[in-house]
Amino acid sequence: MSRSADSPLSRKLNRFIALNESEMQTVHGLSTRVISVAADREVIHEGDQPTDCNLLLDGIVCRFTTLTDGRRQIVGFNFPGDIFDAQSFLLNRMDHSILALTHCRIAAIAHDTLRRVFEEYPRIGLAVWKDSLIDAAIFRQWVTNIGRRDALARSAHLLCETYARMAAVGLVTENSVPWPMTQVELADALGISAVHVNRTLQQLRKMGVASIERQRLTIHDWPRLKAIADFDATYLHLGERSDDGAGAFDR
Amino acid sequence: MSRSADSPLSRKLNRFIALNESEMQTVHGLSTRVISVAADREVIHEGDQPTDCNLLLDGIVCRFTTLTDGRRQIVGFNFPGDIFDAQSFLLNRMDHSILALTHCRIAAIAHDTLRRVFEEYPRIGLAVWKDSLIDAAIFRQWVTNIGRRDALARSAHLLCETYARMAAVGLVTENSVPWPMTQVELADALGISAVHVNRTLQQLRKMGVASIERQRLTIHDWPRLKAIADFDATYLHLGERSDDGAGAFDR
DNA sequence: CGGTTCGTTGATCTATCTCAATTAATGTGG
DNA sequence: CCACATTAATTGAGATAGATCAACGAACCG
Repeated sequence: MSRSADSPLSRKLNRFIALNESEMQTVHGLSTRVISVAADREVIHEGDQPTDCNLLLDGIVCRFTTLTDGRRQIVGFNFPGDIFDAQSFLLNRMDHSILALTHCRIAAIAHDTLRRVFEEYPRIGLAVWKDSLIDAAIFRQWVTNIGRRDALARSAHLLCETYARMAAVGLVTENSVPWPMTQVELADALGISAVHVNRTLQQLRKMGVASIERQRLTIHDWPRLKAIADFDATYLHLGERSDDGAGAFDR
Repeated sequence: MSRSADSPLSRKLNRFIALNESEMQTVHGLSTRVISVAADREVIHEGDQPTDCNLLLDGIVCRFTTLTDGRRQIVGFNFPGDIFDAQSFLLNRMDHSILALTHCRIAAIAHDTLRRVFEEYPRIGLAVWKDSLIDAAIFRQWVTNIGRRDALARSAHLLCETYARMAAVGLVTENSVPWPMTQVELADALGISAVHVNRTLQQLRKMGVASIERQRLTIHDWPRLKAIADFDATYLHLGERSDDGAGAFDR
């Protein structure tokens, strides 16, 4: 049970609710069928009708849609502890694809299993629901970011968000985090061209704010980066337990 | 009980699962505390910590965030039957605001009430969860729309989506739907300037595809509009019942 | 160590923005 | 129900952030 406390999912759900012993065991038991996926492989393709949800144990994936003319928009990144296709539990058909950006370890959890677990442990169901609501909050921020910020602020905002989310799952080492995304991928995530991503990142580097090298993002001046990005982490809903007050998890 | 089948929420949930008699009654019972909100009034403000969820019975609202420099991004529109702040059930603090675009009738449902209902009728909980997942799917499309489409396609896409969603709740009359949004609001939703919205709408009008007048949007050539927008309604997950097969609602 | 992918640079082009003014529509008090 | 006030839509002209194209250098990979 000391192990179960350390699984990526239980650590995250523990941020939402204080899991008791048997809930902890149950959550840990979800990571049984583990598969390994190579970098640059598509895990799920738009149109698929999955019978499992996928919990990312290790690695980084991105979610994207492809337009009919072949252009691509990345709509989000996911990190260890994320059930990156939780939606497939209730929505029949995938409306976007999922790509592994690094080598990934993924736990496949059958919808049937989830259903049984949620029935027996409703608080786990609520915690996963809560996670999917945070997912949605992040999409909203992306809309704002892409719709209203110029290239510099927009890029800075993505760096902030990614850094904050990675920090929450313990991926920070001395102000730096893994950064497997290429500039083309950043372009597809930010809605700008790859050339302009390059120039924008150079600008951030020259300003001494943040830099990307050898697959790592290093933050040199967090307050300044936040200011450029107009970043406010509230929407990530990190560290707010719903059972601190009269939350929905109380019975 | 013939009345309950006609409430905006039960009609929507019925699209997801076949509600039985007692579920129908329960859902209908949620619309007890009805409040009336004038057009242009803020229903919820960013930072609020609501104790209720709000079900839109009648009217149209938009959800938006405000940047520190005062600019605004509208992240979504909501129509009758939508619980436009379902997230507040599990997330403590609102990360965006809600504005009534027309006069609205809204049912306030206490989180406590929802919790009890979901406990007693888990299928209702799953149906509401499913609705919030569709919400998220719509946000993802907005990211793609704003990130990768030019002003014409982007505007066309918003018209398509809005028309399709309004159609699903019975707001269509002879190829036209209510359209309370001003061009400034469209600009804030699309991430372009109001002047350019104007020119883009004129273009769609001159092409004989769609036009907006006297607070109504009329579609003149749906196939063409869809083609311009590259619109595919899959992501709206309209009319896919989860209990048609071995879905999550079966016990 | 050669090939492929990724990052970088410069030059040109364009979709969209901004500013500023005008007209049309809508709402309101008398 | 009209006159005025306010808000929304429209138009034109000039400015610009970012796109596109094309080439080159650097890094990584088998």
